This record gives sequence, C-alpha cells and structure tokens, in this order.
Amino acid sequence: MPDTAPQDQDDATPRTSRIQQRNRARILEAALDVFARHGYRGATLDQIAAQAGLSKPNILYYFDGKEAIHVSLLNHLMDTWLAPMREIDPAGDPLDEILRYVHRKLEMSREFPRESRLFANEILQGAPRMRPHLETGLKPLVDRTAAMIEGWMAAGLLARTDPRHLIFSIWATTQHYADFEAQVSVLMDGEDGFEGAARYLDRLYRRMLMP
Amino acid sequence: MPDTAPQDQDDATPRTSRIQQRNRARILEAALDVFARHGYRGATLDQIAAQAGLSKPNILYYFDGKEAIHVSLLNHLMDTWLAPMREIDPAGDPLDEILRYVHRKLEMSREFPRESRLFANEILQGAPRMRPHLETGLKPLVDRTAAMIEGWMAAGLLARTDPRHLIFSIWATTQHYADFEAQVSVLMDGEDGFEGAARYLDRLYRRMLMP
DNA sequence: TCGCAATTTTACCATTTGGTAAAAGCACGA
DNA sequence: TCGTGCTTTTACCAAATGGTAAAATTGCGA
Repeated sequence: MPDTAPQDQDDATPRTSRIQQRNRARILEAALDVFARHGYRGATLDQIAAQAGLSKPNILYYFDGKEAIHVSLLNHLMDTWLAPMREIDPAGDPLDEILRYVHRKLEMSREFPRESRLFANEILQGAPRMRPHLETGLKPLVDRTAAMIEGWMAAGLLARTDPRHLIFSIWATTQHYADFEAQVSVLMDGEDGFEGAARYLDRLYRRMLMP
Repeated sequence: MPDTAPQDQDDATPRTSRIQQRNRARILEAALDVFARHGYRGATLDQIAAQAGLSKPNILYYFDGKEAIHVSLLNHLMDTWLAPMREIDPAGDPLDEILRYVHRKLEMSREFPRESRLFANEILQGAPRMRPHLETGLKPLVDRTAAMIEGWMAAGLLARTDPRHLIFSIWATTQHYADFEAQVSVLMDGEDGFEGAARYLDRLYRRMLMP
C-alpha cells in the first residue's frame, strides 16, 4: 500500500489519470460553491465532500487538506479574474477601452458570482492566503494599467483623475452586484440588477472620463 | 441560585446595573473586533472572551449565545450605518446633499472599518441574520431616498439616471476602502487611500450628477 | 486473466467549540 | 454585620471538525 497520493501540485506533475482529473475538478467545483457561501472557516470538508459526491477521506486523497483546496482555488481564480484588465488595449480608444473593461467586469460578476464572493471573502479577512499573489500578480498589472491610463490622461484623451482610484471604483461598483447580491435583491424587489447596472455604469464612467 | 440572567433584550429592561453595562459594552466591543476580522463562523467565543477580558461562561451570562451577540451588534449597527442617508435634506441643494452624503459615507468607512466589514461579511453570506432588518429598516429608507432623488432629477436639478444604482455605487465605492483595505493597501504601497478617495469620489459624482 | 498500483471505504482520533451546571465570590441595602 | 441576590469561576459535556491508518475495492497494462 504505497503512500503516493498525487497531491495538489497545480499541474506540476503531468501524470494525471482521467479519473484523477474528474475528481479534482469535482472537488474544486464543490469547494468553490461552499467556500463562496460560507467563507473559509465556515466551510467544512464534510460539506465539500457531500456536494462533490465523494467521501471526506477521498477528498483528502486528492488534496493535502482544507487549506490546499482553498489555495488551489484562489490561484486558479487569479488568472481568470485579471484577464479583463490584461486585455485592455493600449492602442485602442481610451474611453472605449475603459468602458469595455467596465462591461466585462460587470459581466464577470454576473457570470461568476461565486468566484467574486470567494475573492471578496479572502480580502475581507485580510487576504491571509493571498497577500503574496496580490503583490506578485495583481500589483504589477495594476501599476502598468494605471501608468497607461495616466498616459492617456496626459495626452488629453481622458479627463484627468487618479487612475488607481478609478480602478478601485470600477472594481467596487461592478463586484458589488455579486458580493452584495443579498442586499441588492431586497432593494430591487427581486428584480435583476445587472440590466440597469450596465446602463448606469456606462453613463457614470463615460461622464467621468470624457475629456 | 435563581436563574435570572439579564440576557440580551436590547435595553428592553431598564434594570441594568453599572457593572452590567460595562461588561455588556466590553463584550460587544470585543465581539465587533473578532466578528469583523473572522466572520461569524470564524469567530469563537473563546476569542471574544479573551479579548473582552472575561471568561467564556461569564460572556454567556450576559448574552444568550454567540448568535445573540452577533444579532445585537447588527441591530445596533443598522442605526449608525443608515444615519447619513437619513440626514440627506430634501430641502437642501441636491448636488450638495448627495456629495455630502458621499463624504459622510467615506468618513464612516475610515472611522468604522470594523462595522463596515461586519456588515459586508453578513451580506456576503446572504444576510442570514439580517434579511428582516433589510426589509423593514433599509428598504423603506432607500425607497424614500430614491424617490427624493428621482424628484430632483425630474425637476432638472440633477442629471437623469437610476437613483437606486446611484445609491449602490455610492455604497460600493465608499465601503470598498474599508472592506478591501488589504487589497487597497497593497496597491497603494501602504499609503492611506482615503485622502485621494475623497477627491476622486467628489469628482466622480459631481461629474455624474451635474445637470 | 493476473497482479500491482491507484482509488475508495471503514473505522477511528484529537482538538476545538458552543454551551451548561453548580459552586464560589462579591456587593450592597437593611 | 448579615444575608440576599447578582456576578464569576470551575469543571464539565456533546457535537462538530480536520485529519489519519489501514483495509477493501477497483482499474488497467502486460
């Protein structure tokens, strides 16, 4: 009975059987759901196991532990989460590029509310398992983007303002609809907020940034 | 040994000794800290007890249980949290009133980040212990405020837009600095974000709302 | 089809955690 | 000063939870 469990190396070992891939995916999918709904400490391995349709020890066969699952999720999340910002085209029309970014961010909130909440939970708790990623992944990208926006403003293509706070406000306003959905739905009488949000945010940032 | 513990009646019984008031306050203060930092399930009575300088059973002498402490905090929070919106003056200059509201909200984020995070945590988890309060406390106030803003817009005193989404965006952008402080501080190199935020948000909402 | 390794289950454990019972201590008015 | 009732401590407990050991089972290449 060799003790050679695969463990979470995030695709480091290419030796992944089909059954392994399937179960890993199941576990991560279930864990995303549970972590997003209850936060890290509020989530239990039993919940994740039940939702994944596996036994708890079986889950621990695929991952080193609860924390490893969480970290794996956060790592994977980072990429997709930052994609829209990476796709801002320095050669495009500045206002169009930023408005497109806003819309893509809002779209992600609608399509991936669990991912948004997972992220929000982690940051709210002080980013205990993510600070390194913020420094090495997020920070450089934001610095670069802020510099780009600054350039656009200096060239008179956008109204002058602090690009960093602009980015914060875009994040805040778009993610709000996923993270605070419970509140939004009460105040909108259960109506979907995203329709109106798209129109509102387009107008907000257009007026803000038109030179 | 009569079993007549005071219990949490939120000032229902005026029979509160000085020592009772002091210890209740200590507990709530400690609980605010712990709940804000770790979320509801992440917080433990032992942590709260340690930080309050009391023993765990002693804490349960003053409150019916963990949940009662949390509910007590949320109830109390609602009032202070909504105060700025209540203070919007229907007779004042619309743009001034809204900008003042933005600044007061931002100020509250700076002064009461723990309260902001406590609230954010609760909403993120789907507002399990707060939905009634949202319906009965928040909803009517927001409806009223939205109608007021609508009136201002109809009168041509503000640029036309959806007042509800306007309110959401004000909440999102101001609370962001408290709730996502871990992220903001990384991206601002540890600099305080509130200075720049005040300028940025003033400009944002001024440009948005100027008729 | 055989045998070995990958996978899954069963049976546990130690710790943590919310909570309780009841004794001990303390404050303060009569 | 005494005693009554408010307050605090001590000693627990049951359930939940993350995790492990090892046996049982399954998949699969030779």
